Amino acid sequence: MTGIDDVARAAGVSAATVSRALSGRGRISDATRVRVRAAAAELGYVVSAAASALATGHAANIGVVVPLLDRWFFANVLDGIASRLAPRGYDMTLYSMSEDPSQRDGVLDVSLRRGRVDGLIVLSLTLADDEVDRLLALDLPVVGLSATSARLPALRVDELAVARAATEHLLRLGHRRIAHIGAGHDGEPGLDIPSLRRHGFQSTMADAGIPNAPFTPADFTIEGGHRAALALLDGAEPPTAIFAASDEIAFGALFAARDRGLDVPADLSVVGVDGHEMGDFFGLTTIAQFPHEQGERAADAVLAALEGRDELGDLAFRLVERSSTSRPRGGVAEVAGTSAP
Amino acid sequence: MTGIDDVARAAGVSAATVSRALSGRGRISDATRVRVRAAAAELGYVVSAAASALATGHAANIGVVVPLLDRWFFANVLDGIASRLAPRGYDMTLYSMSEDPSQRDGVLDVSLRRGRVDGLIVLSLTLADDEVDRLLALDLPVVGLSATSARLPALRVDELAVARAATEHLLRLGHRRIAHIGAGHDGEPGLDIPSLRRHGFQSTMADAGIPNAPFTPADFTIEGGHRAALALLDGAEPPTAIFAASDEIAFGALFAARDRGLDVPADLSVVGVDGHEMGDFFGLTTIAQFPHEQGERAADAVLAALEGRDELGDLAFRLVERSSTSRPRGGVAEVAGTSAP
DNA sequence: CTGAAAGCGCTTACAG
DNA sequence: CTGAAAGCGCTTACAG
Repeated sequence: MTGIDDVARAAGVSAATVSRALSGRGRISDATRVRVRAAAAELGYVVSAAASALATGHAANIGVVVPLLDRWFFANVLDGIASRLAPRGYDMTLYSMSEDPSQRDGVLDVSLRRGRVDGLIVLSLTLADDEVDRLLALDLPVVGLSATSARLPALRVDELAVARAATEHLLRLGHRRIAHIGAGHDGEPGLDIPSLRRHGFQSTMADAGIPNAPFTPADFTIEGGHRAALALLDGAEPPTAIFAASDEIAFGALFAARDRGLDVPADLSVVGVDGHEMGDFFGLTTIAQFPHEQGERAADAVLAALEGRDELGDLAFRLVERSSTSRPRGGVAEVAGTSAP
Repeated sequence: MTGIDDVARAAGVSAATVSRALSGRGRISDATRVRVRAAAAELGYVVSAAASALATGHAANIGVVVPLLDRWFFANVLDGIASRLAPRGYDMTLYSMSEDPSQRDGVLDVSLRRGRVDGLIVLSLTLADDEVDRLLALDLPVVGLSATSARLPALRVDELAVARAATEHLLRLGHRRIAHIGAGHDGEPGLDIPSLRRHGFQSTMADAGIPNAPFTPADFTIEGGHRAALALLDGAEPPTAIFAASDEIAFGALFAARDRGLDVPADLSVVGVDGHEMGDFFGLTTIAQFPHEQGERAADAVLAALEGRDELGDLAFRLVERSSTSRPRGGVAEVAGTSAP
C-alpha cells in the first residue's frame, strides 16, 4: 500500500504537509494543497484508518448495536443510517446483540471497548439495567432509537401513544372484544417497546371500561403472529379485533383469519404497527412509523453529539387506515360523548 | 480509557508481557499469564483496535459490500455473516453501494482503501468490469456471494440452473404461455444474477420450442412485481404462468392476480426464487435458497482466505412446491418424451 | 506556510 | 520467560 511518505516524495513536500493538505486542517498554501492532492489521487493514496485513528483518537466510524438483522424494520433503519453516514465520511460497524448472555457480554465488555467507534446508535433493544450501565461506561456518544432505558439519550416514539392510537381506533369502530398480540411482561410496564405497547393497550382498554383485556405473547414475526392469532381465534371468546404489536405479527393474524375462513374486516379487524412496505398490499391498517427516516435522524444525532450538539427529540407516527379494520359485524360504533338521543 | 501500561503496572510486568499474555502469542509463564489476564479483566482493559491494527497490520474486521440494506434476502445473509464473525473476534463493517456512480466511487476508491478491513465479502452486486478491477486492486481476500464477475472468487449458485428448474417446473405442468418478471438486459446473458435468471428462462423456453418468451422488467420488490404482473395480465395474451426472479416479485404477482380476480393457481401459476420466510403463508412455489447459511459460508470463506485456505464452492438451491403452481386451466401436462398414443 | 520531531497505543524482533 | 526499544503510519504542537 502506498503511504504518506510516497505522496510526500511525489509532491516534493514533507509528510506533515501531506497530512495538512489532505485533511484540510492547519494552514497551507493553495498551490501546495492542489499539488499534494493531485499526487495523492495519482497514487490512489488514502489515509490509513488505523494510523489516523491512533494519532487523532478519531475513528471515523459509528457503531450500530442491533438486536436482529433480519427484521424488515431494522433493515430499513440501517439503510437510513448508512445513507447519512457515508457522505460524511463515516463507516458503520455492526454489533449484533442476540439473546445469548455470553454473546451480549462479549459485545458490551469486549467488542465495544476496542475503541473502534466514535459513537454508538443503539436500536430498540431490551437492555437490562446493568447493560445500560456498561453502555454508558463506554463514555461514547450514544443515541438510542426508541431505546429501552430512560437513562439512554434517545430519539423516541411515544409508544404508549402509539398503542393508544391503535386501540382507540378499534374502540371507536365499536369493538369491545379486542385482543393484543405482542410481548412484554405482566405488572409494571417496563420501558421496552413491547411492554409499552402492551401497557398502552391495556390501560386504554381499562379506561374504556374493559379491564384485563386479552393478551397473547408472540415473536415479532409472521409465524409468531399467525400462531398467536390462531390461538385467539380458536379460543372460547374469539376477539372481533386484534391489535398486533408489529405489522409482521399483523400479517400473521391476517393469514390466520384466512386459514379460519374469516372475512377481514367483517369478522375480524386487524391493526398493526410499523408501516411495513407490504402493508398496502394486505390492506393493513397500521400505526405507521418511518424506519428509514428514523435511521437518518439517528445518524445525524450521533454525529451532532460528536460535536457536542443535541439533536434528540421525538419520532413521528401516524394512523394509516386501510381495509383491515371496520365496525364489528352487527356492531355499532360508540363514539365517546356522542350518546344518541 | 485504561491502556496497556495501566495493566502492566497493576500486574507488575512490562507492556510487552501484557501484550503477550493477552494475545497468547510468544512464550510466557502460566503464572504471569494468569496474573496479567486477571489485572486486565479487573481494569476492564481491552486492546485498542487502532493501535493493534497499526502494529500488526491486522484489523480484526471484515467488510461487507451490500447493494441494498432493506431487502429480506440481504438482511438474512448479513445475519448469517455476523453470526460467524463475532465468535471469531471479528467485527463487521458495512459498505453500502447504491446506484449513484459517485457514491460507488467513494466506496471503491476511498472507504475500502482506508485499510479498515482484513477481508471483504461482496454480496451479489452488478459490478462493472472496472469496478471489479478496483476491488481486486485492493489486494484483500475477497469472497463474492453469487457475485457478478467470473474474476471474483465467489460462492456461487448456478443461476442458470435455478432458472431452468423454475421454468421446467412450469413446462412440466403443461404451461406454454409463461412470462418472466425480473431484470437483465437483452442479448448476451451478462454475469449478474438477474441476467442469468432471465437467460436461463429464455433458453429453457427456447429448448422447449418457445422462442422469445415474454419478459417484463421490474424492481426486485413487491411493488415492482405487482406493477409488472398487472401489465402482463392486462396484456393481449396474458400468461398462464409467471416465473418471478425473486419471491418478493412473486408476492407482487400474487397480489396482482388477486386484484384481477384471478384464481391462483387455476388461472395463474406463480413461481419465485429465494425461499422468503413469507412464502409459506402465500403458498408460493419457489426455488429456495438459503441466505442465512450463505452468509455463514461466506464468513467462513473469508476467514479461511485470510489464512490462505480456499473454502469456495457451490451454493445449494431447491424447488419447493407449494400451492401457487398447478396445471393451467384445461391444460394437459405434456411430459417430454411421453407423447400419448 | 512548512518541516523535524514527538507521540498516539500497541507488537515484536532482539537481547539477556 | 521477560524487558527495552524500535516501529506501525499518521497528526500536530513547536519552531522557524
